[in-house]
Amino acid sequence: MDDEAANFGSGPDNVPGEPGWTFVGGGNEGSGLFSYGFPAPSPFDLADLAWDRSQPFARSGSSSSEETEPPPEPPPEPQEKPSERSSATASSASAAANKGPKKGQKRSRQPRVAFMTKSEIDHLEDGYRWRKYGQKAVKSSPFPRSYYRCTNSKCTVKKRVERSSDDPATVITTYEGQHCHHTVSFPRGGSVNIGSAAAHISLADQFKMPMPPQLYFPSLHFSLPNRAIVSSGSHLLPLRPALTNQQLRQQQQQMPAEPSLELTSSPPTTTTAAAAANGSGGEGLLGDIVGVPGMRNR
DNA sequence: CGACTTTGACCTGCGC
DNA sequence: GCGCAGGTCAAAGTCG
Repeated sequence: MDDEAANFGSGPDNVPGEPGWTFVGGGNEGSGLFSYGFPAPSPFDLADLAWDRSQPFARSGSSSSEETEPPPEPPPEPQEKPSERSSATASSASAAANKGPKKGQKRSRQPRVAFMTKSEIDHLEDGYRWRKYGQKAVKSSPFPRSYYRCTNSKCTVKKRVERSSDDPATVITTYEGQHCHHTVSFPRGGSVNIGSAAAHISLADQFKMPMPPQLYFPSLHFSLPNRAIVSSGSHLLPLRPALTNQQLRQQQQQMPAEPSLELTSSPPTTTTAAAAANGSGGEGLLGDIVGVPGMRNR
């Protein structure tokens, strides 16, 4: 769908000097694309990135989405992928089975939320613990796509992290599924202030995003460090030399969980969530999740 | 010792 | 029906 109307006032073209979130409506419930525009004078067009990279994904239209940081999505129902890999590890078959029972439906129908974040870090900390279970090179992008799963055995949330082929500085994170645990598992046993999540939620609410209360925008955590930098002005390199997951963890450990809140007020780096529904579909990841109306397919 | 990352192989789905 | 691409699993290796 092209709900261009879904675009929030502040989008990529937000007012200079003022960051803004842009939510591109989601055609599918559960799917949404968020874009956070920073005051960066840069030509950095989130949408551009998203679409650019998506362009190549014309493949099977599989579900593709962009990366994001937010956690979970609010899926309407936990039925989607009950198996998350099938309940069993059966074998690859299971995996595939999980994908899509139906051709028309393609693979998974779970709600997906894609976020685009300008970061040098591939795997942004979102407050949850993720385990990487695979990495694949995609044709459409020179950068490999990483697959993460929530370490919580009961949580079936999956995350795909990929760098925008157009803007290597942009990380596209796609969340699939919803966390079944309120507590955010911090890297080292810490917990995030869910309260702060409320703030995020509100944001989601505004966007009409189906985000559950337990969810919040993860970008916060990793953003802490970045945030400051981001303000610097550069649209793209807000981060430090490059924080690795481990580094992030260390930072988190050292830092209290307050960051979460800040996110709401101040976004970390540039986070773009692409969640809208692109009527055109076909945009690879994004296509499945969201469609960005104003964006051009390139 | 435990947890996580990395790499390769396998399977499914879709397009041609 | 075949081939291509994406997605997932499993095993091994590495690091804290």
